[in-house]
Amino acid sequence: MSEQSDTAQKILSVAQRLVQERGYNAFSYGDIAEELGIRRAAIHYHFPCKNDLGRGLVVRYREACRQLLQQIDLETEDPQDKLRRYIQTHREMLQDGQMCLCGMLAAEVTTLSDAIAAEVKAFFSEHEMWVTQVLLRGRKLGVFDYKGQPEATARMLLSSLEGAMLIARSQGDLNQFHCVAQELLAGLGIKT
Amino acid sequence: MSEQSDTAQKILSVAQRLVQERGYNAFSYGDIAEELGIRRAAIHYHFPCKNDLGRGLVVRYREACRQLLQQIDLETEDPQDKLRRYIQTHREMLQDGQMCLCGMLAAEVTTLSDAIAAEVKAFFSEHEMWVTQVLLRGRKLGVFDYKGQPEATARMLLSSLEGAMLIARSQGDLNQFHCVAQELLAGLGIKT
DNA sequence: GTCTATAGGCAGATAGAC
DNA sequence: GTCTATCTGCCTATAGAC
Repeated sequence: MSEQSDTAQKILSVAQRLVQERGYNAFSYGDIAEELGIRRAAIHYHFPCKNDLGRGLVVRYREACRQLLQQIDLETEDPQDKLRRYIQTHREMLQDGQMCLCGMLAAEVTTLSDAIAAEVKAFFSEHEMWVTQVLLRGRKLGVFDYKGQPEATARMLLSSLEGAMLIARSQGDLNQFHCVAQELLAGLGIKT
Repeated sequence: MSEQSDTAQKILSVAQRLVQERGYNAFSYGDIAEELGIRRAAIHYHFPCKNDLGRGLVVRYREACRQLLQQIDLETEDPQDKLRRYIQTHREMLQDGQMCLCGMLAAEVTTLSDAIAAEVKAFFSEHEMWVTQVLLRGRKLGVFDYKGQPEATARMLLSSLEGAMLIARSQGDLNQFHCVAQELLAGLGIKT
């Protein structure tokens, strides 16, 4: 799926980084054009309007995340390791000075087209489901210790990660994210 | 402090709501002017440039939060109640379709002036300190049950609230915030 | 597919009359 | 303090040549 030209992919890559750094309402076709050494009109050929580009961004991001989660599931059976790897991907974004793409878009959601907003919504549902499964299996295996519904804990975990990225970046202190991550794992009864 | 004209206060109020709804990069002097029935130039009289307005926004917000926290401290001694009231203010924002002002600005932090970014940073430090004190006192009184440093738990709590607002709003599901809030309180050993 | 050229709009900001 | 008028610049988007 998503068989797009090389140029289209380059455009998406630059746009994604810009959104994760600055936000959807703070990047322009001009920014992308300058970075790729092409004209703005060339971008309009691949993505007629900004909504198209924005939607393409989230669609590709969701697909990449799906592959990432699948990769994690293939590489380890241990729920603790799965969670650690999931957290690690967030830490790496933050190290690059970036927010999660959908965390950023969620902040700007009232200014986005319905199509983009729907993609963002689906992103969080997907991730909540994956984390919920990890938590369920972890409790069954006895490696996690938490009370209540796993959906609620998963939701709290996702919220905390998004919020921790937001705050840590604004504080210019990557360690604050690490601190929250440790707290989350500790709350699941994992000795770190 | 901050003895500003009535018009300046009205401008700040409208601007604050717009930022909490849409974000700093998605509102304009034109939006405010239209809503107040004045001209854009009148706004420039009170706030010469957008950076001035943005900074005034966070300064006033921080001050309002300080008064809110003080109010909470005056009205109840119980750490559980303090926390519940703190969470309640976030829920009310969300019900109005708004993010926390500084949560929103944190997302856009790379596009803000240094002065505004510094105010946002200070906001989170302040709140972390207050929550830390509440947690400390709660543990001493035996009403909270958590492990590790209270600073870390406070940080996790703030992150989770900001993230939960972000996600719940994008999902159009206020209940998701409630769900995370309950999870947080439960994690502190509070029976809800 | 990419270019030049341009349309049309809106942004932030300033000057000067009232 | 607020207004009209205006400047300058950037934005998204389109038409048409190559």
